[in-house]
Amino acid sequence: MYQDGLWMIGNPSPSSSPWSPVQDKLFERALVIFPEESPDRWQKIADEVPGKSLSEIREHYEALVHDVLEIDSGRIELPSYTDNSFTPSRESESQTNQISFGSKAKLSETERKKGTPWTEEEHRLFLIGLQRYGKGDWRSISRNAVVSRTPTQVASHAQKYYLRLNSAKKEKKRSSIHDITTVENSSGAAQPNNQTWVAPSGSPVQLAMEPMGPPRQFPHQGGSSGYQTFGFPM
DNA sequence: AATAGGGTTACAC
DNA sequence: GTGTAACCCTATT
Repeated sequence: MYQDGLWMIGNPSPSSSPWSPVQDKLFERALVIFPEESPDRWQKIADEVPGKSLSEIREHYEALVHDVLEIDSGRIELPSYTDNSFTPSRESESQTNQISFGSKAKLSETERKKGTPWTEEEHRLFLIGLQRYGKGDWRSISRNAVVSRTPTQVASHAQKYYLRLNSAKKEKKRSSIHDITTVENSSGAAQPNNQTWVAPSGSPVQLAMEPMGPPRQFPHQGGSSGYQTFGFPM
């Protein structure tokens, strides 16, 4: 009865189109909303992402995990900071990415750091690390998943991320019935940063809400070896 | 020009 | 050491 087994091996992807940014976003959101506790986790996630089957979802997740594992193994170097997936309209090149190690960039004490925006790669890694280590263990996440970010940065990112999630959820839940009628997508301004995901007609899953609460905080890695060193010789 | 989004630093527990 | 709040900067409308 199990057809899975080689759905990703030898079968590149019959009807799998490249993941659109919107789909990826939905996938990530669903991933966070539905932790591993959910029995039909993948089913629900698949339901959240229209256009993708369960196999597609699993494949995507496998790929992500594989990527993270690769990075974790130290085989890959990471990132391609040129991952401007979307941002079609304007080419905001006003960003002066100063990610040049080696140069002793003196940061004045009264100088606030620039603020390197998180890339999609980092965000993906962050999400996976979140799923693997659980919320709160920014230390492990920073060390295993997002190596290019300090625990503080990870925590900050998490904070903003959850803030946004909560806001979105609240906003969605706020008007509930009255908001459901917001199926007007005639403007055509629905592309990249659209946070107006309209549920498909007849979507049974109205979100069970529940911010997943404290999912899983395995208190491991208690050895504070002081790996606060990120290898950034400034 | 105003507002929102995003990131870093500082403070408190 | 972790969580939260404030501050600041950048990008979008």
